[in-house]
Amino acid sequence: MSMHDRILEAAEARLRSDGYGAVSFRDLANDVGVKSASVHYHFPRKEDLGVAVVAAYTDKVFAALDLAMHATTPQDRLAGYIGVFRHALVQENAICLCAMLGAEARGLPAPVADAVRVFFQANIDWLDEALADAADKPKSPEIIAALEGAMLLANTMDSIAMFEDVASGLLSRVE
Amino acid sequence: MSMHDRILEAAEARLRSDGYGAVSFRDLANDVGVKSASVHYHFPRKEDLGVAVVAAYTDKVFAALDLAMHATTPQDRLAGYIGVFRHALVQENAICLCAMLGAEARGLPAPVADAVRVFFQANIDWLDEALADAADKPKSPEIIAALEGAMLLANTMDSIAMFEDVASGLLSRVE
DNA sequence: GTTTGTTTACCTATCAGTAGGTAGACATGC
DNA sequence: GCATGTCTACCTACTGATAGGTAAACAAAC
Repeated sequence: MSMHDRILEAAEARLRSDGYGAVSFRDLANDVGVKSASVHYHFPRKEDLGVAVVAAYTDKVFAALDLAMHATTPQDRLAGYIGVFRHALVQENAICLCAMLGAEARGLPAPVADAVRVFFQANIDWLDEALADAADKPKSPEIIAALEGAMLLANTMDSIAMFEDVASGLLSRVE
Repeated sequence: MSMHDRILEAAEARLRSDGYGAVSFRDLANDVGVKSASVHYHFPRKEDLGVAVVAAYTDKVFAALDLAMHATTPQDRLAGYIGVFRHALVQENAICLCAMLGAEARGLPAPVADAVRVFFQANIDWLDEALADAADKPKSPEIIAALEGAMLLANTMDSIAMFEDVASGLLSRVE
């Protein structure tokens, strides 16, 4: 993998666990084995790095969601959607990047905050389409809020069960 | 108000908008009109301040919830619970302190993270009691996750409507 | 195929600014 | 006189960012 991509990967991990303000160029440089000036070579300013990480994260999530959109029933598509978040929480052992950055939204450089809003709006659009032909269903922001909150709560309380409570509650409300 | 309490109040506001890592003794000192050394006099280390803010916030929230517990129906009690969060979001124009700190949980000093967990567990216990005699209802972690996520989403997207979508979705599921 | 110029990807060194934190002087009030 | 609260002055560590240099890769010209 290129140094550029290795930095992106290390930055995503640190952003998701520590938040924007707590990530430093030096820590990232240590993570990938270069000096901090070299990180600046690839991402001149911190906000350049922030925007790039959110964009790459958005691409990664929607690549997974594109597969989930092919399921035949609305409930299966919602199950696929939930699965993407569950994977982020359980396999990657961290909350959603945009939950972390959303919390910090007011203190983020504008281009980074904008990228986070793009992520959430794309999620709303995806859910609107995926559940278009479901009879009775929660609104898309309800679903996103429930899952982002569930990740946050499960992470804080160290309890995957709390995430699963939310997941099954959502699934029971569709179709 | 005492300087001690003025610092607590300023710290709560800054913690809720910027997060633990982004709050500095200098900023707080400026907020209340003293020097940073004087803030250290009242709260020797940053984690002392963090714990004190979370404890004061927890007291404040549960003082409001104690009133809501007196409502006669489970649905009214849930409406009261939601009202406390709505007030925090709309009147105080910030997300819940413990949503912010929960996101950062992994990077917090242990005593601060513990105080956040105490807050959430107390919320679970309150809801369990308030909705004990409701026939069909979401689990307590579902309700908390939905509301914390709703604050986060509404804050990021600058849309109170998204919070209200979640609030009415929750209310429709009780009794 | 060797010289020449350019680019890529790093480095060391340093900057001004800010972080949390401390020591000790000074004022106020009991 | 002593406790309380605030101050000035300072420390070390770290922040994002920049300047300037270098080794290797690559391309073009001859």
